[in-house]
Amino acid sequence: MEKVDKIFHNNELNPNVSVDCVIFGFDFEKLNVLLIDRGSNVGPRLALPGNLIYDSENLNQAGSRVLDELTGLKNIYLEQVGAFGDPDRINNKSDQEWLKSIRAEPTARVITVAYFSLVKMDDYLPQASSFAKTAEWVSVNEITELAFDHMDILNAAKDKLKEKIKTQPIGFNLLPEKFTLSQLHRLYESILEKPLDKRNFRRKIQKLDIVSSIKEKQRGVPHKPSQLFIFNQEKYQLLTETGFDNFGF
Amino acid sequence: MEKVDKIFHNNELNPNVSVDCVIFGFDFEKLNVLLIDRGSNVGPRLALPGNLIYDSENLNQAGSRVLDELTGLKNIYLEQVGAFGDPDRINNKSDQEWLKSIRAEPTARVITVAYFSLVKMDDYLPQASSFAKTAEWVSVNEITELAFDHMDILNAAKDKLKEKIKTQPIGFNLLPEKFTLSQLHRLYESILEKPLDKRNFRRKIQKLDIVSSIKEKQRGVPHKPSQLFIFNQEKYQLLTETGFDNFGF
DNA sequence: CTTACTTTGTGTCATTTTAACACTTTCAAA
DNA sequence: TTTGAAAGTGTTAAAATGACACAAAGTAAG
Repeated sequence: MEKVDKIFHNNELNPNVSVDCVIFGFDFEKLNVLLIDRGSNVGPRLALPGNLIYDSENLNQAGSRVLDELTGLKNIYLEQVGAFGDPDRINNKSDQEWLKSIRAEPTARVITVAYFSLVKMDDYLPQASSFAKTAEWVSVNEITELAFDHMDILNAAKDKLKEKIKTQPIGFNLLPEKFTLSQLHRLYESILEKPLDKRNFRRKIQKLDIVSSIKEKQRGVPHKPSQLFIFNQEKYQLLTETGFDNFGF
Repeated sequence: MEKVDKIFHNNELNPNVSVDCVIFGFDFEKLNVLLIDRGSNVGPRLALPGNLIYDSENLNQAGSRVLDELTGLKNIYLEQVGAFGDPDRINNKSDQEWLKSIRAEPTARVITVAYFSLVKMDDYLPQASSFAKTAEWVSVNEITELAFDHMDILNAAKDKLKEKIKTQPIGFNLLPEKFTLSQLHRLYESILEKPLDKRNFRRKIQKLDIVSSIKEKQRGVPHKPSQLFIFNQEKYQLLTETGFDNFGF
């Protein structure tokens, strides 16, 4: 009985539950993911950032915390992908050893709750970081192997993002405040992994009326400068309130 | 080290992780959910069926097991909804007591992984059951209060089902092998919670070509008997292989 | 200063999809 | 035989989609 209260309200790491984050960034060309380099002593070097949860925080808070601890970023778009928990997801000795090296707790059977988040790549430049863990942006298309079951998690996150962006304008979280329609176009193509006709794309976006052009153009580009736009939060609110439920991509 | 292996490969209940199942059934009129009646000693009497997981099973297996233990059903459509884990999801004394009464383990901070499953209601008739736990079908629209955070889970499951049925023909899991188009129509209306034009619905389904009429009609109904159909798995496979990705509801 | 290069930005048309809508048919029960 | 109740069926107007090509606006290089 005493034990119940202690376990229930303490502020310790829960040895059985972790969160892992698939942090997406967009470099105006392709989609990238922020990965941890675990060094050369383990199986696949690269892994998703993650950690055990504290018993005092909820899952979203744990996801935000992992993101914050790695990048220093707060108030980031974050969405749960799901729970992953094969008993053998930590399936080799060196991975178990690595986990023990970064965690206070021994390596029990862990289920992990995966999140994906969308950040502006400029907000986190790995080389400028002084954090102990080394993180790096890797193009999603070049990732073929990750630690543990992180490849499954990445794929699930990609699928979730694909579905989500078809119905909600979350892509703007990956772009700076001011952006061009071409950048938005390339973003959608990167996420959906298929080409979209330029004119049809622009027509659809403009019809939705959720971006507004501003009195400013691209500068210093060696070609016709592009009109800049901003995301129009208010108009999107209006849309959703009238029962709108997808963008039809 | 010894402890690691013991924790990792044992076959005990994991005190920190549970699964809960939203089991949907369709009575040709409306959508129902199978709920546990916890009796009158606790807050809300009704709860989703669920249990702690064993360290030796994966999450899907745990979901299937909970479903099987309650209904005796196997090989049921099951899909993860997500993880729920507010530290205060078990927020009153009587609920803690109740949990302790049905579980060997004390009530630690638990995160739960929610699943939804689709069953043919006829396959589980509560009154005919001899299980100790009493379960009952309750119309989703009449559920206003559930134990713990189960109302949140139910709502998330409903949303997930809505999204899923727009892109995959999972509704057939809720119907008998032979069904009428009107039954399928009412099923879609129940799940999507909006009326669908009868003629447009039938046209869409028939165009998709994933149901086949059989040489048999409804019998004994006091009106024009309906043509019976079966779900055509092969044609659906063909559809998905050619990049098809939604039904457009 | 002219040319070459690169990306932006724009409109039409044919086809498909959607939404709205009402009456006849077929059976059982009274 | 009449009544009631659900099944089954087609058209049309409006909207959305997909396919497609060329002129405009800037920088860079010579």
